[in-house]
Amino acid sequence: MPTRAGVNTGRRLPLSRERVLRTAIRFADEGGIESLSMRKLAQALGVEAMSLYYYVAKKDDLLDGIVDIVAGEFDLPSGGADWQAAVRRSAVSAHDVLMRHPWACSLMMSTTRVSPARMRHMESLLKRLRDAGFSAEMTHHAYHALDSHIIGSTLWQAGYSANRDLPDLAKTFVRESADEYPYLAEHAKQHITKPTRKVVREFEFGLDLILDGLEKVRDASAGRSVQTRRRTDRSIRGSSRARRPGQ
Amino acid sequence: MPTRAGVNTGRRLPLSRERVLRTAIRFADEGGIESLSMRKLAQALGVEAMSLYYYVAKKDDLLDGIVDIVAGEFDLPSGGADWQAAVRRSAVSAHDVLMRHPWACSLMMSTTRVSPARMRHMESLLKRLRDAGFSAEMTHHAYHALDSHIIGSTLWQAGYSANRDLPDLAKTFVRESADEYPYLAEHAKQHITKPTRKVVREFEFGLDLILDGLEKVRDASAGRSVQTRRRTDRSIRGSSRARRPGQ
DNA sequence: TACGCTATCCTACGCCGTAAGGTTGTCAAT
DNA sequence: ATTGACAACCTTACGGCGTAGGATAGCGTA
Repeated sequence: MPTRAGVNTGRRLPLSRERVLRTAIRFADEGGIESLSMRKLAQALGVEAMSLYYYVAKKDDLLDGIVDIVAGEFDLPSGGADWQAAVRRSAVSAHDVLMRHPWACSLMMSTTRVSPARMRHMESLLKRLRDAGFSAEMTHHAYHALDSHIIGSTLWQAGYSANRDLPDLAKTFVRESADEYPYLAEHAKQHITKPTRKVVREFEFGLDLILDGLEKVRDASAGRSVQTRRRTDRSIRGSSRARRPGQ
Repeated sequence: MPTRAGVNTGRRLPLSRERVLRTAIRFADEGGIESLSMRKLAQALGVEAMSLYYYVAKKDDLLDGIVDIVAGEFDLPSGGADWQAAVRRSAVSAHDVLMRHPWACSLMMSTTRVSPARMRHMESLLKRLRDAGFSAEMTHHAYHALDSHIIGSTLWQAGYSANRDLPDLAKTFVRESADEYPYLAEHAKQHITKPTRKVVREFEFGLDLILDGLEKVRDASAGRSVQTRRRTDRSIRGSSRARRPGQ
């Protein structure tokens, strides 16, 4: 047999950490994170399992790697006067990215290590809040409120839209259990009638609740936020809400 | 050898689905959900692995079972005039329970099946919101906003308080990376200085943002919510916020 | 010629969930 | 008293998993 080990002889594109991670992401996107095994990933790359360990230290390293790539796709909040719009766009972007890679959400929460890309994202979001006049403590609270919403909401929707046949399942539930759970049936009915587009609005509904709430508590955070109080202060309220079209 | 199979001869308490599930919960609480294997669980029960399959259909069935038990511990929202206080108590209770069983959080999100206890909880929360005067659509939004916050926030805190040595890790981060990530360092510093008690407040901060926001949009949800508009309407605002003591 | 380096493979170990089927004591029906 | 159904537990075995340890092949350089 011609070549079984050693230097690549050009008959197949060479491995690289990049290629390993990209393929892993495609795998996870298509079959769910639980379908991603070192052996199957290697097979998809036309290689034996142990060859991957030249590019990743352990499977956890691989997982950290793909999470980092995903986190790198988050839009960083822009500058400018309207902090709500900037933070909003950043959050929506994160939500969009995570909906494209639903597995990344739970992965981010389960690993102890924080990816570099995620740190950059955190950093710029924190800076954006501070620049908008939030105190250190309020920024801290705001960050966690926003992040919790992104994670929780996306996780929920991702699990929801995971099984394709859930609409049917919900329909039979409404038909059979409306007596026992009338309010749940009403709730389920809304999930049935509204298409995917409305689901996105659901994320933004909660997001706007938080943003508007933050706007209001911001001024309670005066005190020691000395250096960075800008002209972003007055007459912004509602600008992000006004963005919502239709009813 | 005396007894290897067949009816229990009294030398060890007999298995039961209840006992299997309870032991599984203890296992997951102590060693994390990934340390829970059928084999180790069986061993802890003084039994062989396959014996468990008399009480659970598959491992997924066992996981559904323990999630259901946990969800059964959630306080249902009480009745009465103050919907914010009722929903707030219910949310805080869910948060507390999930912090005691951090693995349950991700398990609830990953399984497609919805446990009976969770359905009862959803049902009564939805009813509580409808009774408070929210329209069907607003109730739908409100539910998801609240649930997202509970899940996201708890998941975040659970992962955070999982590794005991994180405070030290954060401290070295602050020392070494404060130049590159000044805002992140400031954020980390808050995590260091505040004890566990403050972490709970973090959950409630976001919760109150959402509750206050909901209160305000509720009236925009008038229209067809005919039958259940109570005397809960006026002069409630702030009652749940006032509950927060100290600064 | 020899050596060291890079990239890949082979083998094997100890885990895992669980399918298939066996064994034992109890109890109701005959 | 015998039989047979049944409940509760066990044994064996299969295929999959992550990965430790070490081999191997081709290349550049000395």
